[in-house]
Amino acid sequence: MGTTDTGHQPDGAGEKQSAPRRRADAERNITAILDAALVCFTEQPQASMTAIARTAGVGRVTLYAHFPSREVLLEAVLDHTITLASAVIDTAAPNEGPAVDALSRLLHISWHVLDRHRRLFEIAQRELDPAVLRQHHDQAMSRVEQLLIRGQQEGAFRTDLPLNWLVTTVYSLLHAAAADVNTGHLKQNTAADVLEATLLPALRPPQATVRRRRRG
Amino acid sequence: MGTTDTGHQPDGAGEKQSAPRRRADAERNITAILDAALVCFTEQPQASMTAIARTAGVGRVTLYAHFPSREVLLEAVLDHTITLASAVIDTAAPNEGPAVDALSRLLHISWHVLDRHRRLFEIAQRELDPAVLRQHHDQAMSRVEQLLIRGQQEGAFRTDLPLNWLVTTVYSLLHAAAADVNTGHLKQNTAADVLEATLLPALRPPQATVRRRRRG
DNA sequence: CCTAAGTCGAACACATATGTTCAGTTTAGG
DNA sequence: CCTAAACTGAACATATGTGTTCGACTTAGG
Repeated sequence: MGTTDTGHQPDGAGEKQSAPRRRADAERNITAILDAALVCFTEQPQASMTAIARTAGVGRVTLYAHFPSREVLLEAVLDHTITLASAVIDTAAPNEGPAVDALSRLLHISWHVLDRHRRLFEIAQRELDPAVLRQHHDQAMSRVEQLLIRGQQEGAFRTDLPLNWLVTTVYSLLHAAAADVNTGHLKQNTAADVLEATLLPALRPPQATVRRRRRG
Repeated sequence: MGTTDTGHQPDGAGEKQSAPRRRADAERNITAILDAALVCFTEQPQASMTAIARTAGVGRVTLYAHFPSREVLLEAVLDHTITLASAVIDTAAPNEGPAVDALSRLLHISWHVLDRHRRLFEIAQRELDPAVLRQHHDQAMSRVEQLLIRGQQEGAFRTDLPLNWLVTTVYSLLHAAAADVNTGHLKQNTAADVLEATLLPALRPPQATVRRRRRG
């Protein structure tokens, strides 16, 4: 029979090699598709399957052989990216040392990765099933969220605003910086510093600013 | 002759009543379409012409009679919204009093309007001609930009980061707050306060925070 | 080297969106 | 009240996207 359709388990979460041992070129094409889809989706959300196949350098039929629908592909890309991003984020050792320093490391190392993830998530948000999104969302946000909680406990980050809002603030400015780099308004190498200079004052407890010697 | 096609000048910028005096119902439908398009576009960027016509309560043909293409409609909506938004923004008297207070007024009065405008602009950004966008963009951003410049001159806002970035920061957090209100994470009435509490520290000159008595 | 796994382009069915045309109906407004 | 302006649904042409099927070709890998 012509096409493949071997059940397609493109290294989902825990790379369980259950049944269908794939051939080497199939494996190679899958990763090529995943990479191409990542690029295409982040560049423009409405990227067609045709465009993705072309970018990956494979036929459209091959694409459908591995990912039977756009929805499946998008979810696979999301999953794949989260896995890669997590590894990069962990490089910054977000759980060690003062929270402020950890945040600084996180920003410098992975602002680019985090933004890519954010953009992907935005697409998924309006194309994927909300139920499926929830778990992806939680897994994605948790890294930054935990860091912020730790900072609050240390007294380094403010507690007068909802935690959720602080997370949103971080991601929002992260995205803004990435977008400005894209349009050329901001330089690659200064982005992290600008981001840090903007975020830290916004996250600091408001008392830290007001605490001025109450003299005449 | 069936359809209308009277050259369609739906109150563009300076409402010049050049030649084609429109009938009352035509005028009424045009504003209905403009309103409907605004709602549809901001709710979901890919809204179809059919959906917009249905929302406006007019036939699809009527829509095309006034706005010969999706592109024209989008541009008209953008133009219309900017005009309306400008009026609301001016209510906050952004050029009077201390810049910090003016920003606070601006946020409380018009964060919602500004966000609506931002969303529209995002859509236009990927559907309209870049050249056309430029002027719209400048006209939109200028209000906030001028306020920030004034604040810098007063010494109330930081000058260690690019002005462009400060504008981006304001709009970015504005949008984030609006999105959080939409998802229910933030309450309508607290949004402006949260926004202000986050933005002011981020915009303040960094010296104000660091200025601490250098004691042992 | 030989077979099954994989790939390929072409073509199909289907759905949806954009504009257009037409013929019939409503309505504003003098 | 009467006419021209405006609205209407139905149907058309066109384009693009999705997902499938088919037959032929290539290649991995025992």
